[in-house]
Amino acid sequence: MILKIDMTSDIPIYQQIRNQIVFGVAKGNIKAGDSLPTVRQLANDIGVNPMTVNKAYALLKEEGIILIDRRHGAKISNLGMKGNAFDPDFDQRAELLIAEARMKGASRQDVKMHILNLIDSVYE
Amino acid sequence: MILKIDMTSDIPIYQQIRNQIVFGVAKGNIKAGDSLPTVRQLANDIGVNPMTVNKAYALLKEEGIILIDRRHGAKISNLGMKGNAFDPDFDQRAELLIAEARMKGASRQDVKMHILNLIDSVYE
DNA sequence: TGTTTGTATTATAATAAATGATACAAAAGG
DNA sequence: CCTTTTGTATCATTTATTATAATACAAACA
Repeated sequence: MILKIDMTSDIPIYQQIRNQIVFGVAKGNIKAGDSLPTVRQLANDIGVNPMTVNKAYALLKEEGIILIDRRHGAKISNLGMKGNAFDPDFDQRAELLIAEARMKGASRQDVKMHILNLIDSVYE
Repeated sequence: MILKIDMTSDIPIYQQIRNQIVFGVAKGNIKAGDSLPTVRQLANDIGVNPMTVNKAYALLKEEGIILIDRRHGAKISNLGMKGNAFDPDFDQRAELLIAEARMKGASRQDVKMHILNLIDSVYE
């Protein structure tokens, strides 16, 4: 499994791991029933401590995206992710993105077109 | 100026201040030429240390949203925010939002409608 | 000069992130 | 049963970030 981890990013490593797995599953690149690499393996691949990967996996487990057993490691659940899609957190993050785009000069139409394309690319 | 700061949030206080000012300007609630409260004043209003507010203002200054002079404090610039609206950061954040919504069961159409409404509400 | 503003500086404390090392428990397979 | 492999727990340490307090300085006016 290829995860791109930016060691210089503001985003903590464990969050990056989590985010990329969420994205990979949503996009269909990783499917329900697929196994994820073991904690030790992924840690080795990325070059981080196993506990860092473990933190990502624990998050994913808590969110419902993965199921874990001790012998076989983590695999993708077919139940999706817990929670409401459109909660206040979603709205706040989306609104901030939109606001920043507007402040950087994007028109309403630009933002709409751009985001609709992103939605289509995630759902394709 | 009323800013809502959630002291329990994961998001650092200075980021919340910054975010709300960006949003307020993008939404038109705060206009180019408007003055922001002084660092000391806003810190007092919110109940945080002035250096925390100063960090937010320094960010906003760096981003181009505010202009600062030592006598009169911060005011909103009319130049908007530096940077490209649709940079890789925008796309990554948007894609993650979309991916999470999908994982929580939202259909493509649901996501489109919801976000288009948010865009309209920001731009109104 | 006095006042007000942002900014700089120093130091401290708390929290978060990341790590290393080790050990334990669970679950299978031989 | 023993061995292996897996996640998990635990402890300790280090580093980075956030937030603070206090103080002082510089800038820009009235």
